[in-house]
Order: sequence, then structure tokens, then C-alpha cells
Amino acid sequence: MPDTARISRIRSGRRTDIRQQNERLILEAAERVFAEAGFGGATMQLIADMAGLPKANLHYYFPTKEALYRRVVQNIFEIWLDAASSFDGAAGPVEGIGAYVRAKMDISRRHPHGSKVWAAEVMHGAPVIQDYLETTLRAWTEGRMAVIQRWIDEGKMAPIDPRHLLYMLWATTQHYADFGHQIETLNAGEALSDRQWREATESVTQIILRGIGAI
Amino acid sequence: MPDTARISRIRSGRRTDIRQQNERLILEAAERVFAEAGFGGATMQLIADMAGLPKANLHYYFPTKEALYRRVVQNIFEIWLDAASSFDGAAGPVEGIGAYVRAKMDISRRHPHGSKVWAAEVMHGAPVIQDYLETTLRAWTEGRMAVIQRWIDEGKMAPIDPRHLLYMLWATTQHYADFGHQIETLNAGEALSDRQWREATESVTQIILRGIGAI
DNA sequence: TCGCATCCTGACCGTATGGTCAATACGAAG
DNA sequence: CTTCGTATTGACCATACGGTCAGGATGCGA
Repeated sequence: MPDTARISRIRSGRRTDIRQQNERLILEAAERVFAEAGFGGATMQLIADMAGLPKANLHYYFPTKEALYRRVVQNIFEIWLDAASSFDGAAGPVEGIGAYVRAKMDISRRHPHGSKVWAAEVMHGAPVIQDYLETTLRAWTEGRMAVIQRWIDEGKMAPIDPRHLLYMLWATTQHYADFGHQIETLNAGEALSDRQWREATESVTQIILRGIGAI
Repeated sequence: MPDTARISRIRSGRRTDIRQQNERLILEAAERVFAEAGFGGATMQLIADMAGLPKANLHYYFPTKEALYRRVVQNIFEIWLDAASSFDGAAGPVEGIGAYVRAKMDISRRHPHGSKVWAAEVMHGAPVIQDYLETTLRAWTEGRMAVIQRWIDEGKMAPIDPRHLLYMLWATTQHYADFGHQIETLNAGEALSDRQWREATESVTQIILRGIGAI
């Protein structure tokens, strides 16, 4: 029924806007609350207050707390996977890994809440995204490991175990989001400035690129 | 009243054993449950079941859930600080950082639950250990930064920002505990073997030591 | 055996939370 | 103005949870 579909889409143009806007509002609030309180510590009431909506309205858009949480985790996972593009099409480790570190540090700065939700989800045994780990993430990882191995074979870097290099990249970049509070405390209670973020990115990139013998 | 104190200590020798044993039992169960479910998701009932004690008994030894949680976090913090000794008295970065990485990887393997509880606590804004961060951790960090800076001045390693090097050490080593489930999933669902732990430690050590120009 | 401190625990309570629902408001189309 | 699908919301409910408490068990010293 292309007709009714089109009509419905046209007719509900305004309504669709409301739906999208409210869903976005709720998802942003949820991301923050889940990150700061954890799944168990987060309450629908708190998310509702932060989104400026009555609690019952949340259940109109998301049937359960778990469904809302699931969407938040999925959103993060997609953002996170997008950074993969920085890795691809690079001639060697200096460009590829350099770009990847920069992209991931950028995500840590722009989506600290999302990174924390992801970290907590994995720490709890990945109850809702286990299948993603086993399919998408595993495939992604194997693909990049192959790329790194090729660089090694081509003599563009030292013979490092690609797996542990990837873990190191993830750990180091995500640390600036997940442990942002600790870093801030050790920075005299101040959030990192633009300059400090640049220095952090630079330090990480330098140590790793030199560490794998690409410089 | 040293007399009564001594008498009491002697008389309750057996009782003290019971107390210590039960507290340890509860703390171990709590560490596991807090790590797997988070503070909000953990229930006293679940901890009690895992410890093999009735719930009311938990409240006999620990007045509140928060008090129990606080003890768990403090325990981890102490274990974690002990790894500092590996850092001290080292002639240079190869010995010092090498030993530190080995010690921290060992902690990640032996106390994965503790590491996760610590990570979650920091991610939530360190509600119960903020003062530790501002005092003990800050002092510890500044001390090690000075050591690293000295090594740099002595030409034993490249001029890396000591702060970001420390963050990198923490991030990388703790990743093997905090994201252990993800690592396991990417390892065909198998926990890392002795050999794989050794390889991981070796990879991390190699990349970092080469990355800071100490090799 | 008795007294006493420690330890144990089933039953209970107040509260907070996720979720439901019926009633209502809204707004576009005809 | 009427109709109808969508969006809104206050009131409500069942449940689960942290915490309490009174009564009892245990075991050691005198």
C-alpha cells in the first residue's frame, strides 16, 4: 500500500517530528542517567525529570526501562563502530592508527556518557549486547587484525600481536571518557581544556606509534 | 583499660575468628555481586545467598548496604596501591614500568571483580571515594610523575608527558579485568590461558617500553 | 550450673520503583 | 463542526528491596 503509506507519512509529518524529538530528548536524558547511576541505580522518574516529561510519557515511547536502555547501548555501539572508517583505506599504521586514535579520543570527549554505559554493560557481562559482541564486534576485530598483520608483513611496523594492540587502543582512548572523573580530579578538579585534549591525543598517538615501531 | 581490652581479646579469640571469617565471606560475595550487577542492581539478598548466610546476618556485620560497598571499594584501593612498590626503587623505566605493568596485570587477573567495582565507582563520579582520589591518589600520582620525570631528565627515556603515560598504564592493565568479558568473547568464549596472559603482559610491556623510548 | 556477651534469624515494615490504565487533549483531514 | 489517530498524564497497583527487631541459640568463663 504505497498510497496509504505515503499519505500517512505526509499527514503525520508534524506528528513524526514530535515523536522523533521526544525520543531524542528521552534518549539523551537516559544516556546521562544510565551513565551516572548505572542501570539498576537509574530510575524512570529521574530520566523523565531530566527530559522534562512526565514519567508515563516515557512508557508511551519506550515500553520498558530495558527497552530504553537497549536503545541507548545500540546508539553508542553504532557511533563507536563508525570510527572504524578512520582505520580503513590507510596506507600504513601511521595514518590508520593515528586517525583511529584521534577519532576515538574525539568520541570519548563528545560522548562520555555513552562510553560509560557501554563499559558498564560489558562489565556486567553484556546481558543485552552479547550477540553484537559475537557477531559484529568479532567480525570487525578480525578484519582490523588482518589489516595490522598485513602492515607487519609489509615491514611497516614491528611484529606486535594485533589483538593486544587493538585492546590497547580501546583501553587507552576510552579511559579518557570512562575515568574522566578521576582524570578531572587529578587535573585540579578542572575538566581537560582543548589544549590538554590535544596533548593527550598526541601523547597516546606518539607512544603507540613508536611502541609498534611505526615511527 | 588495657586489662579489660586484653582479657576481652583473649576471651573472644574464637569469636573473633567467626567474625573475621564471616566478614571475609560477605566481602567476597559482595565484591562479586557489586561487580556483576552494579551498586544499584545488587541486592543484599543476593549477596547473602552467595555468601550462604541469611540476609539479616549481613546487617549484623555491616549496618547498611552502603557500608558494605564502602569496605569493598577500600579493599580494592589498597590492593591497587600496593602495586606501587613495584614502581619504587627501580633504576630505570625498564625495571620500574616493567614491574608495574606485571604487577597490575596480575591484579587484573586475580581481582577482576574488584577492578570492576572500582571502575564503576569512578564512572559514577566516585561518590564514596572522592576524598581518596583527592588525597592518596593525587599524592601517589605526583610522586610517580616525579620519578618518571627524573628518568626523562637522566636520558633514560623519551620526553613523554608522565601524566598520560600513567593513564595509559592504568587503562591498559585494568582493561583486561574490566573488559574481561569482551576479551573472552573475542577469544572464542574462552578465558585467557596462562600462556595468553603472559603474551598479553609481554605485548603491553613491549609496546609501552618501546613507545617511551626505553628500549 | 549459671551469667553474659556474641551471634543468628524468621518475620515484619515502610518506601520506592517499574509499569498500567482510563480519561483527556490535540490537531489534521474531510 | 465532526471524526479519528496520536499524544499526554495523573492516579493507581503490585512488587521488591533495604532495613529493623525481638527472641533465641551458642559457647566461654566463673
